[in-house]
Amino acid sequence: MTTPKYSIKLREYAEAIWEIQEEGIPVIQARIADWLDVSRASVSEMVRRMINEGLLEPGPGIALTDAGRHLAEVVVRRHRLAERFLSEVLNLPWAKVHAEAEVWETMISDDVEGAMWAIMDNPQTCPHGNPIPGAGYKRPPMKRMAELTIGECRPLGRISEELELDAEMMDYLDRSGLRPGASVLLTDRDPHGALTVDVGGEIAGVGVFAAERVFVEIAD
Amino acid sequence: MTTPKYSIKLREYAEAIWEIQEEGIPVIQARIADWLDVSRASVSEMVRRMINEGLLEPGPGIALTDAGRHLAEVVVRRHRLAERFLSEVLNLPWAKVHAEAEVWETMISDDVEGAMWAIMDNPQTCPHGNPIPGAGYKRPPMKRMAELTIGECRPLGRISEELELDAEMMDYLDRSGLRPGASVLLTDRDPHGALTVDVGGEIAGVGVFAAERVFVEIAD
DNA sequence: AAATCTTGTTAGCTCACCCTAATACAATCT
DNA sequence: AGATTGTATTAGGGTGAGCTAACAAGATTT
Repeated sequence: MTTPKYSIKLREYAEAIWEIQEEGIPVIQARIADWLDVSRASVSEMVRRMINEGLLEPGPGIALTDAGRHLAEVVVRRHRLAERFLSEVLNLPWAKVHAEAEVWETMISDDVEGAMWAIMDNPQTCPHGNPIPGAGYKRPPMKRMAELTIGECRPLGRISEELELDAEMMDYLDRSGLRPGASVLLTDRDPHGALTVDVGGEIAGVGVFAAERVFVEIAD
Repeated sequence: MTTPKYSIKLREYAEAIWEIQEEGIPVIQARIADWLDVSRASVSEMVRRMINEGLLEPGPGIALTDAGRHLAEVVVRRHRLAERFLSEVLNLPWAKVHAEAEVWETMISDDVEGAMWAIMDNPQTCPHGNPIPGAGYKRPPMKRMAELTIGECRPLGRISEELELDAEMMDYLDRSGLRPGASVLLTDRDPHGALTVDVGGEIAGVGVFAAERVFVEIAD
């Protein structure tokens, strides 16, 4: 009974569906295929399997069952907790922890998760600002950095999981000081939507793709 | 290039072969099957695959190539380093770290291994006394606890990987104080080979199977 | 010498996951 | 209305890893 109830792949699909929902992207098979970088045929088959296993509601449309949501939240929680751990305890660079945590999230046992909680100081979010499910954290209202108006200044809130996949971009954000908590002032926007921002005196350019996946806090 | 060069299973087979050799057990397919708890047919096929991959010398008999030995040592090193880490940093119980490390050994990247070395104080052995390959530690001469003579007293040196698999036995050893460094005095031996030992004043019985897989240091 | 292990191989199967190609259906654009 | 695009499914394969069953060859015991 040491073997976990669901395979690594089932867990990863559940996580993906949960995160797609969290990002407000429509939860359809095609988006899951994009998110996981697999073919649509594979997603179709896995969706059938997940319904079989009671992780997804049967019928048209994709919706996690209670069991599915619970499973997904375990995986997401361990992912974000692992990111904190890798960053704070093992001192790994901010831009690298996401890739490591992709592996850790499925390998962490109940005991190890408990041990991590015990040695960290009640972490609420991952190092990129995304809430750790179950930590009782309420995300403040945010909007996309792309939606800033010129002259507007807001604290950086979070970076989407989708952008975290791009290690080079993460490294660029890190070097530019674009981490959660940083004060971001929009100074200009080019005709195609690329931004020029001032981060504590340092100037950085941010393309459209990234600007739509970095969020700033807004007053309620 | 994020995908490791060899599959998890190939790595585990390489590790098993290395450890069987370390324990002085004859390295034949049947022993590998016992060690990994798989069928002999599976071992036969995997051996063929390992020769193909250049991890085993071709021809009769089983011998790791330089590449195979290097791979095995990476896995064993990460296993034992992870055991230290789980025990010292995450404060997991001594009896549980082996099972966790079985998983960790395959998920630790170069970066994470480096980070673990950086925050620990130059560990030489795993918490069960087995040397960490590459740490430059020379194992002192040892013999099986089963080979003690009555009245002989020796420091406990190490516990074999084979015994570590048995979590209940490990818990028993832990509760009895039978950890590396403990002073073990053989007080009696029953006709079938079971031992009665005195561990710092506490008396404990140890069966034959365990007594042959726990080692004590001997004067050179 | 015969019978009994032990060891290794082969054939044939299963399972989970992935793929491409072909097809079907709906929505949207021209 | 017809063409294009987006979405889901099916059929048919592939890979890596496991299994049982049957069998051949050595080694050991009786």
